[in-house]
This record gives sequence, C-alpha cells and structure tokens, in this order.
Amino acid sequence: MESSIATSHGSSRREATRQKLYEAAVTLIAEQGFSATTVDEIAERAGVAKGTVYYNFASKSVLFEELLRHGVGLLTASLREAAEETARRGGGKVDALDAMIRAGLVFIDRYPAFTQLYVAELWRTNRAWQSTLMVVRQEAVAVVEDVLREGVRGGELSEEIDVPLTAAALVGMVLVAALDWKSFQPERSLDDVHAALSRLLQGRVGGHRP
Amino acid sequence: MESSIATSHGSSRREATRQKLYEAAVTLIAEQGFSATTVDEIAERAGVAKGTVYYNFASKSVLFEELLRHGVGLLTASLREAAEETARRGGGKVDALDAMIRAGLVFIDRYPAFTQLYVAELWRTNRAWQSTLMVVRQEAVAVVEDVLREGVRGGELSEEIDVPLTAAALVGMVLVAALDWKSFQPERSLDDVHAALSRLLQGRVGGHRP
DNA sequence: GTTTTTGCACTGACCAGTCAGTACAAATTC
DNA sequence: GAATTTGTACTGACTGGTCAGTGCAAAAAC
Repeated sequence: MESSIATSHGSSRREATRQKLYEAAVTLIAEQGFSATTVDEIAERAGVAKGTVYYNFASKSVLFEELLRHGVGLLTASLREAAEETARRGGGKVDALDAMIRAGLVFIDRYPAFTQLYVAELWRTNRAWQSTLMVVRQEAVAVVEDVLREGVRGGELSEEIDVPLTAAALVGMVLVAALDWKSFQPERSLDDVHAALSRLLQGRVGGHRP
Repeated sequence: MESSIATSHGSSRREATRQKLYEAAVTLIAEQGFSATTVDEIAERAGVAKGTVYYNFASKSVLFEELLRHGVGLLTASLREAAEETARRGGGKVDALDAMIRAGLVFIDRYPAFTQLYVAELWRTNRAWQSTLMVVRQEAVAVVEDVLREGVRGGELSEEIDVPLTAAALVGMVLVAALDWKSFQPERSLDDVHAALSRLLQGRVGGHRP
C-alpha cells in the first residue's frame, strides 16, 4: 500500500527487514508525528520484534534520520532527471519548471506519507535531525534554483526574479497543493492538479491577458 | 517575545493567565511538536504552576485545540478584511488576491510559531483535534476560493481556472515561502517576499512576455 | 468570602532502550 | 558425512525513567 522509501540494492535479509521498518515508520510517523509514534508500534506494523528495530538501527531517531535522507534523495534525483530530460528534448526553462512540477506531483502521489512528514518537520527547530533536514532540503531546493538562475541568465526569465524566494514559493505551491489534493480531493487526477499548477506558473491566473 | 495568539478582550485575571499559557504553548509546540512538549514545560514557560494549567483547561489537548481555533480565526478575519478593503477601494480581484497575500505574510511575520504548528498538524490524520482543524482550514481557504470565484464570474479571471486547487496552491505558496523566509532568510524584508510572490501571481515569472 | 493561583506530593500508564537467549545456515573439524 | 563452532538475525520479557493528570491545603487576589 505504501511508499518503498528505502535503499534498493542490498539483497541480504537484513536489507529486507530495514525496508519493512522504513515503510512501517513512514506511515505511522506521518499520521501521528515522531514523538507520538512508539517503537513498539513500528515493530508491530513491520511484523518484527522490538529488538529487531534496535538490532538494525541505533535508536528511534537514527531510523528516522535515515528515512529522511533517503526519501529526499529520491525526490532530488527525480527533479534533476525531469530538468535534464527537458533540456535533452530542447525545451526551455519554463518547460523544465513545468516538468519538475509534474515530477514533484508524481513523487508525492507515490509517497504521500513521506511528503507529509517532511513538511511537518522541516521548519522545526531544536530537533536532533534538524541539521540533516536542512542539508537535505537545500539539495532539493537548489535544483529548482539552478533552473531559475539559468533561465534568468539565458534571458528567458525576467531579471527581476528573486531566485531563492521564487524557488521556495514554487516548491511550496506544489507541496501544499498536492497534500491538499491527497487529503481533501483524492478523486481529482494528477493531470488536473498539474494543469492547475501549470496555469499558475505560466501566469494564466492573474496575468495580463495575452 | 512571541505571538499573542489569544482572545483579545476578557479583562479578567483568568483571561490573562490563559493568554500566557497560549503563548507558552504555541512556541514550545511549534519547536518540539505536541507530544514532545510537556505540560510542566508549558507551565514553567508561562511562569505559572502546573495546577493552574488544569484549573484553566480540561486537558493538554483542549488547550491545544483552543489555540488552533483562535489562531486560524485571526488569520481568516485578516484575509477577509484585506479582500474587503480592496473592494472598498474599487480594486479588482487580482488586487484583492495580492492584498490577501500581503495579509498572509503580515500574519506569519507576527505569528511564525503558530503558522509552523498549523502546517505541521494540518494533514495529519487520526488525531484528536483533526476535525477541529479541518473545519477551521476550510474557513480560511474558503476566503480565497470566494475571491477566485467572483473573479471568474466577473470575467476578470479565466474560466479554465480550477478554483479549489488554485486556492490551495496560492495558500501553499504563501505559507511555504513565508516559513522559508523566517527560517532561512530572515534578513529579507516583508516587501521583498511580497514582491516575489506578487510576481508569481501576476504571471511575471513563467508568463508570456507582454 | 469567593475566585484563582500556588506548591508539592503522588499515581499509574506508557515507553525507549537493554539483554540473555533462540534459530539457523554456513564454515570448520574430525 | 557427522559433530562442532561461528556469525548473523531476530526475539520478547524486563527496567528505569518520564509524564499527564489528581488531590489538597494554604496563600493571594479581587
């Protein structure tokens, strides 16, 4: 039913157990939060004894940190891939942004629990994994920033654009719209959501009529 | 130091205590999450005995629920006010949306901890206060949806717009951009952030050059 | 003199992390 | 090829600590 947010290779038995634990943890933590989720629950959902959790991970927070690192890694790879694919096709930077929006939606569609959890934790301070999260966030946002910057440099995007702020806004637009889609209007198709966001990106909401 | 997210009137002594508890709770919960925040911490930060917390609120979650309800109430009022003010001035619907973006930013600037906490809890399922939160979210988003709908009806906005999805995207854009601003680029001014978002709304990022 | 707050001791449920022990397959010895 | 050792993965009862919530007498505020 849910997100296989884990390392792919590693054919050992151990790796399979880790997988199951990741998958159990991601949904439970997304639903209840980190502190409200008990290690016993995670073990039970994974169909494993509690001791096994500690055999595989040093602590509850380490399990969570590795989960975060891997999940964001997947997203970043997927965004970068979308941008490169567009470039290969000879598309412009706006097309690349549009492709990245779609890649983001596909990711969230596949791993909604992970996304929920990421958003919930991202701006928290004073947490053990805060630094991990900041590094990993920067990697993801940087992919969007790069495309914006190239667009400005190549003259395709206006020079008045504030790159970091615009990147954050675009990421936020996709994240929140997608989470709302999954939670409150799950009957809508990915294409619908993509079309709505695309329209906003291309200025066909508040823009001067062409 | 932080957000006076509480009922304004109520001159009684009791109300003042409630205020202090709201303020203490909102920052602590934003930083650590609901479960990781203890009632003792809240009491200590508020400079109040633990018994007082229970004299004023039935339980920890009731305290939190009332916090949520009131905070979103403030935001909703502020958004509605911005839209009406624009209408009074004779501005168009795009102007109203722009004014609402600014109102949202002002709110987040004033109550960053509350906003952080709201975003972290919004898409969680299976929580005691989930229903409270959904009602209250709908009120806030509805304000944006109303303006979009009026804009479409009056011909100022394109009919192809998907109102609920676009509203969610706009709200998300503001929330995430603002939280990023507060957390990662606090040196930027509100006007900078507003300008960046305004540009996106008005299609001067990916839009066809006029 | 009523309402609100304080301070503090207490309870009982809950939970992260530990540890002695089991299962079992593959390697090693005889 | 049977007997023994080794390494790896896993188990679940147990422990020490934490925390929401209670109870209450005395003080303070109004």
